[in-house]
Amino acid sequence: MAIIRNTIAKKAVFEIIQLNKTAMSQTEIFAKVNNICDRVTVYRILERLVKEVKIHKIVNINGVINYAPCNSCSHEQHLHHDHLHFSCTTCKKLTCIADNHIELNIPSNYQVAEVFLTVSGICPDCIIMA
Amino acid sequence: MAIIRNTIAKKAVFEIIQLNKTAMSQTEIFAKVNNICDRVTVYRILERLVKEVKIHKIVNINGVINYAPCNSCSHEQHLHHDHLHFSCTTCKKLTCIADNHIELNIPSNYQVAEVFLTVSGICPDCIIMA
DNA sequence: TTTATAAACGCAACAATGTTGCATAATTGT
DNA sequence: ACAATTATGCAACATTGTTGCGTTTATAAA
Repeated sequence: MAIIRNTIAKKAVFEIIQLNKTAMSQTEIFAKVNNICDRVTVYRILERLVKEVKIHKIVNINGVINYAPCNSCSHEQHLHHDHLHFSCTTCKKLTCIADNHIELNIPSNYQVAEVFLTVSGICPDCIIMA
Repeated sequence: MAIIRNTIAKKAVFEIIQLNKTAMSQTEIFAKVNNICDRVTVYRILERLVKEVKIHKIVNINGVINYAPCNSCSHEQHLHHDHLHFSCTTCKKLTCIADNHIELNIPSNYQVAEVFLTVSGICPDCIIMA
């Protein structure tokens, strides 16, 4: 029903997310949009992009919500959970790692929607630093 | 070094977590302690219980941190990730589901610490209601 | 039982993240 | 160019979590 508008701010936010290798929080994204819009607008744009399945929402292990592009993962793939998130405890970066197909063993009276698989640890960049 | 004290508030918080079937947030736990202590104290007690490996911390898909007892899962089991969390999108309850052993396919230059596996969907109770 | 000591607490204040209402601005189909 | 309605800015608020500091309390030792 609703007509989707492609505004300047929305394009900017989407581009920032797409160009970044790791997932980003609203705070990080807002810092990069260079006052092109209000921080509330960033929240609302992110909400819309999620609804349009252009980006997806990932909760980091500290509870902060991050956003990553839906490039490699189609909606179906995402649903069939063959991708995983690595959360670095040192630099706090959240990275997508593909090719992880997992088998679940959930009682049939549960209705599964999405699978979130996050692994914490130290990423290659931070191991080198140590 | 530090001597661990077993205070009234700590006992109450631990009991609340143990008696509850699903994981609970600080807000829910605080609501149940009946003003036996300050909300800050609840946060600090939870912190201590996590450190003592009596309870564990789980981030729900909305970013809220929840706490569950470490009954069935020993620290080692937890590390070897054979248990999973089901996050109901309707009632927001977070339930532990055992017997889920998963194989990971992560590049060797990542150093893995912990595995967090959360599945969203609708829990049996909410399916009945619908 | 009393006392010393460090752990635990309460309170107040702060910080970060996310949400809502409403008036105004901007995009898009016609 | 215009109308319709989507998107935005601003202000205010809500929730969750944290910190500092003076006071209270649990515990071990006297």
